[in-house]
Amino acid sequence: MNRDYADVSMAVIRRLPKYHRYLKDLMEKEIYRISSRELSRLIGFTASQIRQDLNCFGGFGQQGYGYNVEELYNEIGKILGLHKNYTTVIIGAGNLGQAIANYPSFIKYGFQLLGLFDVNPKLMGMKIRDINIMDVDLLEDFVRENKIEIGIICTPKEVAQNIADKLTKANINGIWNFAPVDIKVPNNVTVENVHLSESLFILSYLLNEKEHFKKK
Amino acid sequence: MNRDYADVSMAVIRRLPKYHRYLKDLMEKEIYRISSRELSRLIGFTASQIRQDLNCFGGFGQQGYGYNVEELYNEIGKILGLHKNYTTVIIGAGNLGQAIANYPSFIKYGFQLLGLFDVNPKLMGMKIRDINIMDVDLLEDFVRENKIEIGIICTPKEVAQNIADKLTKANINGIWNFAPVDIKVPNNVTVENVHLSESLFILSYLLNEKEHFKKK
DNA sequence: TAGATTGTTAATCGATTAACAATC
DNA sequence: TAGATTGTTAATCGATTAACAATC
Repeated sequence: MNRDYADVSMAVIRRLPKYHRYLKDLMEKEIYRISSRELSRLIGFTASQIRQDLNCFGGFGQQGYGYNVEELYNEIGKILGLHKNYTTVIIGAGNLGQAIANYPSFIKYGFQLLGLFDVNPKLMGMKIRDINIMDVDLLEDFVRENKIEIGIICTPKEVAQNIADKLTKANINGIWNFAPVDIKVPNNVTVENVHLSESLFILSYLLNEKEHFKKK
Repeated sequence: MNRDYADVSMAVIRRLPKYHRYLKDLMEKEIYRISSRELSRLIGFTASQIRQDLNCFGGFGQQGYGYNVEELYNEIGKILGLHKNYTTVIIGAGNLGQAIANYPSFIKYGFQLLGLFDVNPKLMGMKIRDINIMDVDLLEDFVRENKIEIGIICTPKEVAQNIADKLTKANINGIWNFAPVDIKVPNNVTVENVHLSESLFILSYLLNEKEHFKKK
């Protein structure tokens, strides 16, 4: 049993949300126990890897039985910090910002949206999910006063670093960044990037792979 | 020199879009040559890794000189297939679908949107970027008739597999999937997932990591 | 030519898989 | 008890880093 989560590699951690999702599905299907072998068949990881992964965080299984679905789901949820609530703001209230504001699992898992910010005067006063869109000049004070934990950057890439700096100054804990740049922040701020164009380019690569191969 | 791209590991391939992006930045700054050491400092990979990565696809550099920025940018663009155009449709014309439709790098790199589909009658006839929103019942015929290469799924998770099946039947090449499920398709269809909630959960994990550590 | 930097091989590191004793 | 399946160690595989000869 290993409770020093800092030892666990990012490779393992990035698989946790997928376990979480499949366990949720199993719960909805009223399946109460599952072996690493069955889970392997569903999820596509080897049974060995599943047992290794889960054991990084504790002995959740039982020999001869397998894993209790609900218990494992809850444990992984806790490891991911999904039992807590987080205060968030979105900067950039265009299509993407609005999409995030309305994203089901965002709402469902305790990510509480307290403010939306933009530079476009036309958007000021508009409401998304009962949240007023505010001028980005108010961002720093708002984040400080409301002790916002997570800032979500949905702006064009040109201003993303500037927004990140403001968030950092206002003592943000984490940034979820959708702008296609690598923003720089001090060590005490956590950044998670969603680089949509990188994903699209990989798709483009994969579509061409066979042709590259033929050329050989 | 290795031109059998099928040999190149996904780890390398997933780094290519980042090289591409940084080289673009360098071009805009009118920097014409760069060594692996300088690029390393910018991008955060080791110089050794950069040289290894690039050498999977050919000897783009020159001893004693480094890499020609523009040439390397163009070569990586070609490897990623960004010199081509792709025909696409978006299924699900909500916030996310609209955000993708208007996403700058989507438009910029030759991903041509030909159709938008939804089930919501209120959206029918609406236009996004001059594209009519159509009923999803028309999807299969439209994809077949217009030889659509890429289908972009921006629907709720419940219908994503059904949409993927329709796309597959209509001879789609690739699917860019934003629904939080792992869709199943035959081998000849390429799927690239963007699982937003997984990314959010990782951020949540990282925000809590220090606390886990303290408990030890 | 001398200096710089690549391309490439070899060494190291880390992650995945296999195997099996422990145990429910 | 017998069968099943975990937890965990050891073996394998793959990816990253280091080193340096080749060469511009």
